[in-house]
Amino acid sequence: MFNKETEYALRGLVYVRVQQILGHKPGIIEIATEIDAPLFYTGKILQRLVKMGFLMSSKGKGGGFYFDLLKPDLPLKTIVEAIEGGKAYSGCGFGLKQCNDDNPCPLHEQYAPIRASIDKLVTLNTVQSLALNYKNGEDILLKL
Amino acid sequence: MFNKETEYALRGLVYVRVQQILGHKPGIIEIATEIDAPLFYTGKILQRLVKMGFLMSSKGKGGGFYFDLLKPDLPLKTIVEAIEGGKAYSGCGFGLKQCNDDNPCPLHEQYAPIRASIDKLVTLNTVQSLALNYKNGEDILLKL
DNA sequence: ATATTAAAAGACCTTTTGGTCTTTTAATAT
DNA sequence: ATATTAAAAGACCAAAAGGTCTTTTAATAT
Ligand code: FES
Ligand code: FES
Repeated sequence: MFNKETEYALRGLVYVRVQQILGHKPGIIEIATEIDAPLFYTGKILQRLVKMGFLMSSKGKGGGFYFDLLKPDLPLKTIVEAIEGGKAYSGCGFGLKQCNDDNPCPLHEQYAPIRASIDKLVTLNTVQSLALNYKNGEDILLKL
Repeated sequence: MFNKETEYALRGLVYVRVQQILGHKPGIIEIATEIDAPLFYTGKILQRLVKMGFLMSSKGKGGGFYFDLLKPDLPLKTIVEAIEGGKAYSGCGFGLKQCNDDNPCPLHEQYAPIRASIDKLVTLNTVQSLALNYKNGEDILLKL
């Protein structure tokens, strides 16, 4: 569904958010370990997220990653689009240059609703909502 | 949804099937042009499909690509799995090592049904059924 | 001040994906 | 036989994705 970078980003962000709820500010080593992602790559990805303004960080002793709680919830779609580009799930399933109701490819009728529900999923779910699900013990987050 | 190679393969196969219905046996130049795909790459992909037994070809004058009409219909899933590997849409949306109803990631509940409908789509649709749709004028196949 | 801690920056590398092109092989028509 | 046609084979190349590692910068504690 998502590429590796997006996966690590999403897992990392949700992990940080859960820890923040618990009053903890994790660093890259902890995050990478807990979400079962490559250490340095995870670090690089988190830095990018900070530079893009989705996440905050502090250096030095006691440093780590955290969220600005004043900002509004962060929909998955925002992250996915920032990482994979705006047309991540907007294209035609058959690869036609444009997807068009009036000029449908052979898959359009069946694929268009699926694509719409993916869009809904990433629009409605936010890092915060997933973190709450997790914290409530409804979901697991990591490797098995 | 699919990677480029799979897209070209699907478009190419459906195109060949449509032409076969019309009593024509197209070659790579025609196919690549009509499905708006890179010429040599398309050739390579079609050759692979022939070697895998999904498609037939003949060399020399009057040669081209066609289907063995005695074979059963070819589900998209078979092609996708042959090209992208078996776990194309079986994995966890969050990237966990295994997707499990009893140990769900934060996206599982919403993503699992979507994944199931993608599976249904590629299982039920075949090259032949899409070709018929196209031939009946219900769909466009190519570029615009 | 300085030692320690931890993120930021960035160079570098590997694998996969996507793509191009030339040469060879096989079929057909003359 | 041979010229022509068209797929098969395979070498080669470029970009993107995925990943590693070292050096630098900034914060904190002593
Ligand atoms: S035209 Fe192909 S999915 Fe809409
Ligand atoms: S556990 Fe993640 S989709 Fe099922």
